[in-house]
Amino acid sequence: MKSEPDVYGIDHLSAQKRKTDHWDGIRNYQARNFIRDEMKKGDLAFFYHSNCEEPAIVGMMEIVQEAYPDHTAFLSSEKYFDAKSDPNNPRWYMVDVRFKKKFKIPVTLKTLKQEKVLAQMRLVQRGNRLSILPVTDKEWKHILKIAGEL
DNA sequence: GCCAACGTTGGC
DNA sequence: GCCAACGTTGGC
Repeated sequence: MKSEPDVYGIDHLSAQKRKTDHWDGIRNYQARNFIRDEMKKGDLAFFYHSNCEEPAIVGMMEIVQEAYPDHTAFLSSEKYFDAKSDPNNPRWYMVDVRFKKKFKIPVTLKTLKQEKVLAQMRLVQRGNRLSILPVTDKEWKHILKIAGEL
């Protein structure tokens, strides 16, 4: 799951009450489908810092609440307001995540790209802008190993 | 339903 | 700050 550290980084999440927050602002259908259809309570996810000096996977978190309507889409005062999302037929969803761990050594995009095992990851593929991406078990373990967490 | 124009993302 | 790669929009 990607986020810009200047806007909302992993330290923001860990500073939340109970280290938990909702992951709002997803306004892309593919990303929404992952959120809504694939994420289950208890699943783990990587926290990725994007659009910054050193893009990297910086830690991990847990899905603690499965998809429910993203209410920020309903409020015209919100940055991610979407007039086409009707409260009676919501278009956008979010999950709640709880901070689990911040890696001592972030796994940089540069490193990820050098790993043959990870070449198939959508995250490392050129021009990928999706903010929610699947990770296979194999990739997950490999990344944890690089992070020195396994 | 095509596709040009436009806006956004995000690495560099 | 640049720009390639996408996704979305809207005229036709």
